[in-house]
Amino acid sequence: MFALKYKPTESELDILQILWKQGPSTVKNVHEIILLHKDTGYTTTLKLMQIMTDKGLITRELNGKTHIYSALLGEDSLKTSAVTELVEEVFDGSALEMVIQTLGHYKPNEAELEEIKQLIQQLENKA
Amino acid sequence: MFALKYKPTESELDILQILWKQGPSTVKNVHEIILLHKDTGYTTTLKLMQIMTDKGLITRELNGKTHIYSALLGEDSLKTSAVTELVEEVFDGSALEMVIQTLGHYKPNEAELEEIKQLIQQLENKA
DNA sequence: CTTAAAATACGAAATCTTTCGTACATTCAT
DNA sequence: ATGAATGTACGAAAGATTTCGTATTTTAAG
Repeated sequence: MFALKYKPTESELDILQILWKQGPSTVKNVHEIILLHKDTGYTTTLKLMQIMTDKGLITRELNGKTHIYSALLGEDSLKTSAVTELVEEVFDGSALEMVIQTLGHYKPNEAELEEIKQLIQQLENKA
Repeated sequence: MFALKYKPTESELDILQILWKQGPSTVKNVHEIILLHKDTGYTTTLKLMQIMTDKGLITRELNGKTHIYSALLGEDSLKTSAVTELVEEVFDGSALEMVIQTLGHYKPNEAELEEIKQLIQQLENKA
């Protein structure tokens, strides 16, 4: 149900996240941000983005001489399938166990607990 | 804090999960289980387990002529770091957002909601 | 016009993971 | 004792991802 046509690799995910945050961008824009936390060449980023275009993860349009790239894969859809994959592969399909493990470790503060409680109430009402 | 010395690959994770479930096992034991959902050769499993031994993910001892392998990386520690990685890489560090996303999608049933509510109460009491 | 800067394209190297083939040793049943 | 079964070791091929070098095009400035 939530399977992705193409599962992005780690480097591809970096690029998707930049496009989500920045909106449509040139390779140069993206690469400048990548340089903040990774030491890699411009053509590496370019090539990755070309590959991602082939895979259908992103798209591009010509603006003068320059390509403007946009994400095709949506942030929500990736988040959903990333969670699904984690639950399936690591928690043997039990989302509940994963949530409980997470809550146990992260020790949410009061405001966060409140937010979760409200969501649970909503879910209970719908059930 | 929860970073892993060596992050298991997908195939390595399969093997770890088998060792967690079955306890100390021979390559043959592990490979038989792998065959249930994957078509691969015996020596592939053997080689992977040898590599994992080098990496320190598992260990082995000789029992007669046969090696008995055991997991060194614990199930909990892997689950914790897998969640951490998901939260960091995909949810920009917000465990809360991840939990809420998950609860929204998985629509837990009443018993599960109850379990979460109890955990939340415990967390509230401790805070 | 000529040069520098900014882009694109693409082959190929480098790296990592997965897979298998082959060689070799040991055990066990016939 | 010999052949099948069961193990181990390990090099190397196959695949996938990441990286870079180099060639080419286009634009802008001097």
